[in-house]
Amino acid sequence: MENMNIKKLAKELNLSVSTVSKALHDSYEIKAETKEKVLALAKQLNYQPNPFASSLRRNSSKTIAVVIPEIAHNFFSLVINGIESIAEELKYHVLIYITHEIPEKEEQIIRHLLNGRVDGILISSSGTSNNNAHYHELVQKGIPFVFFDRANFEIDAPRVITDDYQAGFQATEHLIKSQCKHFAFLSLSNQMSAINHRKDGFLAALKQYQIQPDNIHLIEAGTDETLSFQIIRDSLQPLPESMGIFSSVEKLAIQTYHICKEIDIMIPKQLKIISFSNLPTAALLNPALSTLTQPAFSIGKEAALLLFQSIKNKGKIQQMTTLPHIILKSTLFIRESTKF
Amino acid sequence: MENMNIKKLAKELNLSVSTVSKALHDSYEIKAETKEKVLALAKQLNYQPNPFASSLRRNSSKTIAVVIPEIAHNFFSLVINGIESIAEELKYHVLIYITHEIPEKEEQIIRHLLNGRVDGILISSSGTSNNNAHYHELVQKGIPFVFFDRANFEIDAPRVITDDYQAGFQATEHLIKSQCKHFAFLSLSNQMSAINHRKDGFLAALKQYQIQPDNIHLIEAGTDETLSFQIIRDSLQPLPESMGIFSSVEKLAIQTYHICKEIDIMIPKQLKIISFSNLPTAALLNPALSTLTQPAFSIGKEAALLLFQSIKNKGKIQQMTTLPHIILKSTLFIRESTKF
DNA sequence: TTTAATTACGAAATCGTTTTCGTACTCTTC
DNA sequence: GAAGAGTACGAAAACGATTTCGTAATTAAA
Repeated sequence: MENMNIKKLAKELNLSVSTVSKALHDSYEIKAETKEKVLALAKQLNYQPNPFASSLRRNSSKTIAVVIPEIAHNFFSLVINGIESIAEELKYHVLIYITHEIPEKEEQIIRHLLNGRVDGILISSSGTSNNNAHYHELVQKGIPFVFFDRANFEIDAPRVITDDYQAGFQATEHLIKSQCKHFAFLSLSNQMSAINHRKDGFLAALKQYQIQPDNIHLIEAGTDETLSFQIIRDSLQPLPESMGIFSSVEKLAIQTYHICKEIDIMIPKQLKIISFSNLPTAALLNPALSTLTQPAFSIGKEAALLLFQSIKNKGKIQQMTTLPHIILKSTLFIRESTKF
Repeated sequence: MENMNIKKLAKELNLSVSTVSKALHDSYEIKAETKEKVLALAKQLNYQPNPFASSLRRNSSKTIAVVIPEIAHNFFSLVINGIESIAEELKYHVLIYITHEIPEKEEQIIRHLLNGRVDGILISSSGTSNNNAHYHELVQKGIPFVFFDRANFEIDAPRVITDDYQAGFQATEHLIKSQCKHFAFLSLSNQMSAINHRKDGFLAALKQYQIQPDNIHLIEAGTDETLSFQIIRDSLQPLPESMGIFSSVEKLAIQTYHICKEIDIMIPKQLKIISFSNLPTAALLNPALSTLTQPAFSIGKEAALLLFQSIKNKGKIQQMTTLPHIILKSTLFIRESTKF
């Protein structure tokens, strides 16, 4: 009596295994009375079907994977919250994989997931655009996947992103109107879709307002923390006059705050800064940080909904009722850090 | 040729399925030459064993579950980072379940996991101490689990926690020495082990310094955000003289900051506050927040290590080489928010 | 030389479901 | 009352691995 299974349950009921299975799945072949008996005893004996036997037979795992660069990040953990809200409702399980921003790690994870462990994958890519092979293998194997935030535009997969170009433009315009003279764009790398769109918006705004190229600084800080600290610090010494920084990710803005504190740069007097961020403490910082805030929870929700639709259609995007590309709006919060 | 499986692989090799399986598992029964051939073709044809068939037969899933109250929390996401670092190394998969601080939700999740989907569980409990039935069922089914941070001390399971009592005492002593007259303890509920230990430390310090009971305030803010805002706001109006707040969790400290900003309470002049927190921006807040910081990443790591040990021993705690109760130290960071 | 042990493999059972058939039995219908 | 339809179930074949036996062929020991 160690573990209950359908065979023991059937024996107990004097029914065949197949009848019990059908009863548990509410099949029309089984009469109501029998169903009730089966359900009752199943509940009483605490029967739970073995998920692996079931997955093996049905060839579906009721599981999705979420592949993200980092988890200790307000944005990503909020996204996961959104994903979980949908998965929970549909009784799906959520596996988490972290790439630590290493493209090879992402490849390895995705390749592993080709074995059918999951019914679908949500990806915020850490990949460089020159290696798409693993995505193609997903397509070929017919495993549905959806990009969110950091998409790979060369792959024909659904995606949920934000209006990065417009937001970047808007933030930069705000810096310009706050009378900045020099403008810096802080990024992790030049290989990430979302960040590049933000940069494009940044550059477009500067162009429209005829800012001299000499006054435009593109700073690639990278993903290594100590290194990026050094890179940002160096770029602020000496400090260009009326510097306005647009940080493409929250982490770099926080680093910049720490550096300014360390080398006594006054925000917003000497340096203004605005950042993409989901910090719950943005308004409480010294000074309060102006932000572009992405609807992280909604991104997770929408991405999950797209994925589940795609799973239902066995990955055939064509049959999806929703448009497979969703663009959500970020919100600009103007606070002290960009005050003129 | 849709999907590779061991049968096709065997046919291709002119070997039996069992020989191929053994070769892939490096069995001593198979000679080196054959192994090489098998491995080579397996790699070439991109063979990946079906995880469900394997799990079904071996009765092990290579998967663990992490059950947490919230994920959009610096503490919990850092813990997950720690867990993932170990799981990744051991090639285990990590399922995430969020209880949203609802005990019934936790019960439901744990009960579901009795079906064998995972080899072990890491739990930060949202449960109330009066309902342990689901933990007992885990024990009975022989499913290893480890508590972290919020443990249930009535259950004989390994746990990784922090020195909450001492930290609570230390933080309170610091408030006392900062010349506070009134002392408030901010908590979510009175049902969580970690929080209660912090409260015990708080009360012990106040007792030792002979603070009058009238000057001691225990504020249970609860987990509902709008409600807790209201409760905290109410408790600060009117504001007791020289108020010192010890917040047992980060979220409530942030709420307090917002409220102080809203109703013009000056920190630290009118109100001092210290909080358990893993905020990366604690030092950047206005004013910088004094914190007790838990080694969240290490907590995750240690808890995962305990769990994997327990899994190896089939859940028999007795055979564990490490002590099953690990207590890590929090670190006190004194900043402006408690300045005299 | 005979027996025993070792090596290297294969047949088949097994894990616990789901699903496809097949089939008694009852009920219509003409 | 014969044929057809519908009802309610069971036997057995999957799903794709792992593992237990069994056994030829070779080698070693007596």
